[in-house]
Amino acid sequence: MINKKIFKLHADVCKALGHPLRIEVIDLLQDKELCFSDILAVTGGLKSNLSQHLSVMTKKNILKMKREGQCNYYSLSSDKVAQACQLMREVLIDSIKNHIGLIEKM
Amino acid sequence: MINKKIFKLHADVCKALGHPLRIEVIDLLQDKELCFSDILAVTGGLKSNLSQHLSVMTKKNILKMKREGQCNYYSLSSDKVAQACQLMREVLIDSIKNHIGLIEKM
DNA sequence: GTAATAGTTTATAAATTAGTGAACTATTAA
DNA sequence: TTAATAGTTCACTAATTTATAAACTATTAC
Repeated sequence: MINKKIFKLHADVCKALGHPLRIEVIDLLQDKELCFSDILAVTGGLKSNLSQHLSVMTKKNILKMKREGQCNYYSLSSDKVAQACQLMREVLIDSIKNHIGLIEKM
Repeated sequence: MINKKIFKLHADVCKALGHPLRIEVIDLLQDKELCFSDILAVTGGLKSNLSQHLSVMTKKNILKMKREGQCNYYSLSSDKVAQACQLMREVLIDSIKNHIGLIEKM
């Protein structure tokens, strides 16, 4: 199946959204670009860990990176990423609302 | 950090998109609802495997399920899922275009 | 009631992903 | 040219996810 390959590629891009730290980075980069150490200052944790997560997202075209002097600046590859992320956040919010609705009927 | 819990929940919903079979199912359910065996007929594979993937997506509010007689009908929980998925597909397509662009410059 | 259909659940093994720390590379400054 | 800064890469372990097959549940038909 030729289509199965597309599904794999598509899933790989989506998979790159599926980690708390990566969501936090996308959130941070909504409206600005930041360099590695600025991101690290906000997210915390080990630099090696952050670096690997940024690398995953950059390879999947979620982020783009620009080297400037000694700093690496990261930004969203396009606004589509922010939009997709926002839609999925709404799916989460709807889910939580449904759960609250169920509890209130008890 | 209170926010970290939100990032985890948000990432968990996104993670539910990150599998080829799950992308294929979302694709299939764009405009219609289908019962389990209809989905299985298209995707192929083991019923137990499909069932587990549908269960993951249903728990994360990506899909909703309706039992009718002996059939279980699945559909997208909302159009937001289809939209987010389409945006991520565009991120993939942009990425492929970039790669093609690079090759053409060689 | 017995069998068939439609699917879910469970257990387990295999594969993938994530976190850690040390080593490494590149740029700038003294 | 030596040191400091900024980050990446690598090796390894731990945790999570996935696929498979068998067992199980619920509904319908005979």
